[in-house]
Amino acid sequence: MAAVAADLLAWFAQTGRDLPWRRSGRPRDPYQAWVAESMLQQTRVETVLPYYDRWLAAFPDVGALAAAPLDAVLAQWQGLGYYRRARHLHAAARTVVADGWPHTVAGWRVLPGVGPYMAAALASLCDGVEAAALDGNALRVLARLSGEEGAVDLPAVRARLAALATSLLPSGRAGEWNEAVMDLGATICRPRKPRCGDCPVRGHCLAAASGRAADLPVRRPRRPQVVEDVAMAVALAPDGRLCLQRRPDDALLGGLWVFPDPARLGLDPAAGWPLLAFTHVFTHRRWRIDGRLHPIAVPPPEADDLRWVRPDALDGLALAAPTRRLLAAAQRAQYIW
DNA sequence: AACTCGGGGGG
DNA sequence: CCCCCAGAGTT
Repeated sequence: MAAVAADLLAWFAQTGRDLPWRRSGRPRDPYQAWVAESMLQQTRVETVLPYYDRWLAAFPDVGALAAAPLDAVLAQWQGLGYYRRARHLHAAARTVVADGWPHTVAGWRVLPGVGPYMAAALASLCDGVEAAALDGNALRVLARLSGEEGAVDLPAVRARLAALATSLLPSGRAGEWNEAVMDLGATICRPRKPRCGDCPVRGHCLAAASGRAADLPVRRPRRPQVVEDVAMAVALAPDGRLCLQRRPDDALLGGLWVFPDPARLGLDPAAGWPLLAFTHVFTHRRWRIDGRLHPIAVPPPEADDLRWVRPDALDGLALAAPTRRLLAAAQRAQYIW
């Protein structure tokens, strides 16, 4: 089985992707690697690229991140989703400033937002620790290699694949191996239409041998989404300011700004002018949003979670995606500008 | 083991 | 419409 690692590393040396968070060389700069891994959770590389560059410009090192206010951190993250990741980065930055960078899997694992995958990836990339990082790519590659028929989201199956990954790990080159597996999963061993003909390890792959690569890995079915009706009031004050409400910290879209529920402002939802009705889809939920424009003669007072903001001052706020969509509709209709 | 937590790209 | 993406935390 050592041949698997040799073939994969040889392929990686030639075709490895040139990604910005790889440019700090090896061993990897811990701050840059940590930011990248945080952004990449459940998020495609192409999506992360612009966020990553802006982030490093705004927070060049861990000290700058630790010193920044949370709202500035969330504003940099807006649109990326899973906003807890930004909170965790912010909180962990202050721990790192106090205690220094981790150098082991267990050390990384203590930081908030660092789970099994990130701890292994960061320890191997930054300190050469011999740990196998299992992300979605690795699970798919390993399931196909070994012909694993069990659902990979089951802990027992993951444990089997983790053991396989550990057994394949080439001594002294764990960081390269982890990245090579992920690149293979992203470019060759893709979820759909795997390019087995171009695969450097097809000679070791049970799924390729039986022509079943496209049928693996098996995943458990997802349960249906909950549908909720959400009313959003684009409340417009006489001076042109808009009313925004901050979502509770521990809630869905926690800490982001949305157009408020009409009831929060004492408005009759039906009284507004229809602006835009659309569906915003989350992983496990779907909001049927009815956005209406409400001209307000006497604006209700501001509160901790309620602000009246000039349209040109919205840039510094972390706006949820549905907020941006309604804002764009209001601008198109020339209600605001 | 099941649920929660975003948003977008691509078949 | 569907799937899945360089997962982690909570219950």
